[in-house]
Amino acid sequence: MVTGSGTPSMKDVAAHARVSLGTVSNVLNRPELVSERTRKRVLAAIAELGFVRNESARQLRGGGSRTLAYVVLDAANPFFTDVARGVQDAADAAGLALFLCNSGEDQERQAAYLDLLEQQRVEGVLITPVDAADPRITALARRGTPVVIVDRAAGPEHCSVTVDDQLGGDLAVTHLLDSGHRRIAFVGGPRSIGQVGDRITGAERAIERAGAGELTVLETARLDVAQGRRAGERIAGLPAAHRPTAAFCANDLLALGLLQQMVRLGLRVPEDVAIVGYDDIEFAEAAAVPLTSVAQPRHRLGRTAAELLLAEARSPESHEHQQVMFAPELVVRASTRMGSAVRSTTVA
Amino acid sequence: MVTGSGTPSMKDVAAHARVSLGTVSNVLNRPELVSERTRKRVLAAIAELGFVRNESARQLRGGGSRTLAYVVLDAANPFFTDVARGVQDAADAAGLALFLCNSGEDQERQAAYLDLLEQQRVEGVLITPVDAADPRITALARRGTPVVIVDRAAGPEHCSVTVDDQLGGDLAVTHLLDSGHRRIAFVGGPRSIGQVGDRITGAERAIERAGAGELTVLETARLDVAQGRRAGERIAGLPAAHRPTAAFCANDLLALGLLQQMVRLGLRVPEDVAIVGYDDIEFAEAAAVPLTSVAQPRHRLGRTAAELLLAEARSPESHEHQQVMFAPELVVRASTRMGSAVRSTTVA
DNA sequence: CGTCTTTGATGAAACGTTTCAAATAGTGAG
DNA sequence: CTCACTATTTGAAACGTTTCATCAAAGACG
Repeated sequence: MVTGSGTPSMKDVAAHARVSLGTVSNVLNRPELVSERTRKRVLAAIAELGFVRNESARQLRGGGSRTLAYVVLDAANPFFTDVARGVQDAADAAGLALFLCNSGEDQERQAAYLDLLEQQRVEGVLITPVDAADPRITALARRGTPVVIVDRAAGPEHCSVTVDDQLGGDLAVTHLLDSGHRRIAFVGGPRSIGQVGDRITGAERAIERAGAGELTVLETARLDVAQGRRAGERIAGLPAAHRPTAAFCANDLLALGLLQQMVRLGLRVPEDVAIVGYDDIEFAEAAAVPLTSVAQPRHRLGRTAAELLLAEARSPESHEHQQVMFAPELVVRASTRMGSAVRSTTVA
Repeated sequence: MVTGSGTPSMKDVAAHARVSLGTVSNVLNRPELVSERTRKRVLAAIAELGFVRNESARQLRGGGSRTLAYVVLDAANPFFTDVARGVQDAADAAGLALFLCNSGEDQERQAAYLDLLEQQRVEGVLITPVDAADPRITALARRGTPVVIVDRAAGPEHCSVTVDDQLGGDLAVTHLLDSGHRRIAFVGGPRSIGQVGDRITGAERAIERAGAGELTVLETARLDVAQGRRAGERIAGLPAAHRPTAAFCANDLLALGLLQQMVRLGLRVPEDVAIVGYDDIEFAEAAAVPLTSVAQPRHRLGRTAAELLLAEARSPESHEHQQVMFAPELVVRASTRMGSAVRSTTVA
């Protein structure tokens, strides 16, 4: 039975319950100060009017926003959604709400989100930036909003959490070398992507350390399934004597495309070509030949990032920025397991 | 050169620029009213102090929030991320920012988000609810926040956008019947999920209309890859004479699991068993045998939902709720393409 | 040189909370 | 019956904007 015109305010509630404004506020914020009788009356009025607290006013007066945001590069990428889950868990534990913002790799949209979030006075911002060196981010932090960089290296003026991509490349190639492979292809690109470069560096490091094997880089234009298929064609087209016996792909999409093309062209995996992917996405295991892949501790990445953020938000003065780097892990499956009972394919 | 202690306010800017508060506001909101000279001075002061507008105060005073939110069931599900992209596009076009909120199928978290969003006075809420019949959602709408239900049917008190699952099931099974299959398995469950039930209904409808074929339902506990593998075992275990020659899976995850198991057990796809999935996820095409699947117009779903929301937000009085239902499309690929005869790729 | 306009700048009143000092009502002791 | 407390309730200030009615200054015009 709403009588007023717009949305009811605390003043309306107060009038309806024949009580002062302050009392309504007390019922909401410190109910133990209010007598049972009036508290009930106020709650009844709230229910009857359908009163909903105006967060803007509340926040304006004093309280923080109890909200944090994760500005993500690509909301459709499972990597980021897993990280987000980690963030969510930490936020839940701290009683904060999490907003996800999708920049979609668009610098402009990212900037718009950062502006909005700062204007909203969120407690803190997690971000996987479009451009790691965006000065706006540093400016945001300097003006007092805690910021943590996720999955990108950051200078000493920020906290950041990353995964060691060189180690990942090293693990993958060491595994292939241990399995007896000597002609190894790296599939991925463009090289200008920091992570691709690091994985190549790690791969080369492994070969150097082993003092055996050679790495051929097949650079791709993107990191998607179609490019993986094309790389597969190129590999299959080589004479068997020169053909790499193993491929290390910069991510699982490439690896799946490559695998698909191998199956199509009648090459067996892993007998003719062994494949290692990167990211250990959900479908790596579901592939026709389950895919060996380098797994990143995504959930942990997100949780740690959020914890760093909360620490900074809690004590901005004493906070010291940290750059945390996690180690990836190799998950071995059939795509590199020689002589396993699993048979490859008989497909039209 | 920040002199004050906390974050600077418009008052600080005004003092710094030796101008009145109102003038600073004018510079920000109606710059054409301010002379070139003072405008520059104010902008300089803003830059020097690092002033950032307090959105709470702005909103409190009058402006709307220029923000809308999509409360999603599972941010890791590509279906929802594609829908979200559609929403994002519509929001961008309207100059609104979009926040993604992940309920993670958790009723409580969903409720918390709804409360928060209402308190923030967002312009509107898009939601794929955990429980389609949650009274909180109706209450939210009744109190004046525009709400659109996404991918779930809604009563006449809400706008909603859905995809016709019965039609989807019909399309899939009609295609299989047309390809000559008579013993068809439906893989999916639990049946209590509305969409699963509808897809079965559609499948049965197709068989009834054709007056040929029979449908066996293999009910699963969940809609994931592992359950697909198990269904695969069951199907492969049947004597060839009784074995279904085709399987229609309630989603692509099941279909991929099934496909993987077929390959493992040496059954050929589609020669021994044809497979149709549902959702047309990114990996359907990347599978060892590219998967025929029922595609939903996800992007369009999101865009339409957002447009309905904006229409309601713009004119709450004259708005009439609409329940929009889109038609899915069958995407035919190798997993049902016998020999090389059939060429079609997309059928309405 | 007054009077009108136009242009720019100002000050104060909201917006809906929270907070806190002060007022009031109860209560048990003396 | 009064006092000293304690338990409740109240009223007003403050938070940072936007808006709007005024005000002041400066030309334009007769």
